[in-house]
Amino acid sequence: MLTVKQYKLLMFINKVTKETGCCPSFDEMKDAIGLKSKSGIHALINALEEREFIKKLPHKARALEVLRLPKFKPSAILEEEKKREIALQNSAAQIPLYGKIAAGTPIAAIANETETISVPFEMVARGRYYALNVEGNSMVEAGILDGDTAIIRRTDTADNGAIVVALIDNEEATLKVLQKRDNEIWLVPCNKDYQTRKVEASRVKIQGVLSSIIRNYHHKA
Amino acid sequence: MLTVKQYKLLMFINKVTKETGCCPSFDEMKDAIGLKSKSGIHALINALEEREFIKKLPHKARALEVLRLPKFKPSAILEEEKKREIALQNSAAQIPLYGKIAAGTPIAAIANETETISVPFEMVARGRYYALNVEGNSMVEAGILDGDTAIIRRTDTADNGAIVVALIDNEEATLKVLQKRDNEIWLVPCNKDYQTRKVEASRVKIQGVLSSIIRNYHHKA
DNA sequence: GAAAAAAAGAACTAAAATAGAACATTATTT
DNA sequence: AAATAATGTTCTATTTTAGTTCTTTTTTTC
Repeated sequence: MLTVKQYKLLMFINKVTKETGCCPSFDEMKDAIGLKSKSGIHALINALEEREFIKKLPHKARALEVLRLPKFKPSAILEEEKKREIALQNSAAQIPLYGKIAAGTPIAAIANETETISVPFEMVARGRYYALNVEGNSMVEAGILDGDTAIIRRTDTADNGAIVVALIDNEEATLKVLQKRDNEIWLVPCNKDYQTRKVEASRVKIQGVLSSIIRNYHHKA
Repeated sequence: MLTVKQYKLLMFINKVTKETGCCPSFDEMKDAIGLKSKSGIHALINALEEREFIKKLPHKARALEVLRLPKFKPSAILEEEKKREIALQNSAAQIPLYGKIAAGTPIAAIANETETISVPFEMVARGRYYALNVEGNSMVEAGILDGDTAIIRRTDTADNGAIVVALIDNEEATLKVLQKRDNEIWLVPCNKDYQTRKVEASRVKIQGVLSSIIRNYHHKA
């Protein structure tokens, strides 16, 4: 296939010969594609001949023949593709829903993807996300209710005070406020009826931080 | 069978050459399929040539020829396309964001549309919706916090117990639990520090019922 | 956690584009 | 036939663009 200059020259030659019935001279060509010397044209012509787009009679003036042109796709297809791109920008991101999380219910170590849910793209700007359905009331005082959907950004580090998905002993996952204390990690609920869980740091893996909460109210309207 | 990257690159080369008549450079290719270095393109081109999907004119720049296209797409591409289809179908809805609502702040009677936000389609199945940013703490015990975004389904009727946007005297709008009592309407906050507002029924217009809550946590991660 | 694959990065080599001038060939004019 | 004009060819040199190769880093995968 051709370089941009080769393509431009080929199209120019084709246009002139079609319109006037005779081939442009090297000087006309160099003016047409904006060169200051004909030697460049010579090189381009050679390249086009090598690729069998034109044939030339050597040492004859204005004796070029266009053999073929590169094939084109109808531009309508382009338009279609552009529309789809735009539609995609407005579309929701799909993120996996890994099931439920509660105070003490194991989730399967963030593995077997089941459903997906769609969320607005703004919510999941960068990073990898997953969703969990919140079960139980251990975080009600942070405004996280039973049945809410938590959008979690996957990470294994978090700052103190962040609400995290913590996996204890590779067994039970829980959504709590993180407090790092020396060699312990405190998992603080937001409900005075629940107790802070204090665990040796090595037993805890952070599986993500809470990024968003989505709650749906169901009316019989 | 081709790998995902090989397939994407082949399709890109094919698309560009068909559309422009010119062959893309390695740099353009690396941008197109999302690599940061052209050395990867080199490997892919070699793989494609080895499999006889493209031909390379030796010692030439921008001189690739697509010989054929694969009959089958890599399964990962198929899955991606499927997801795109789903994403397109589930594409996010745009709903207007009318500003803030709080205990006692008038909103301009649901009129002048300013911004829009996108929400997953599932949330706005049928009906007309708009969004409000919640300000204040009058509903914290219902898990609705200052700064949350409330998705409201527009309606002028609601059942007892629903959380509604109520407009009092055409002046102040507020988000509260609805309780109809004979000739009075009670607007019940969910915060023991706030008092129930009891208003003559004729002075209250319902402007919608709470459909969803969206909350974003902002981390500096 | 080790091995393998993919990707990134940098240094290097090659090709394309450009320019200018000299030169060769063919056609045209005298 | 000689002179002249028009056109195409070759050469050198320089800059820009493109392609290759190698090492290191990151990501996957088992």
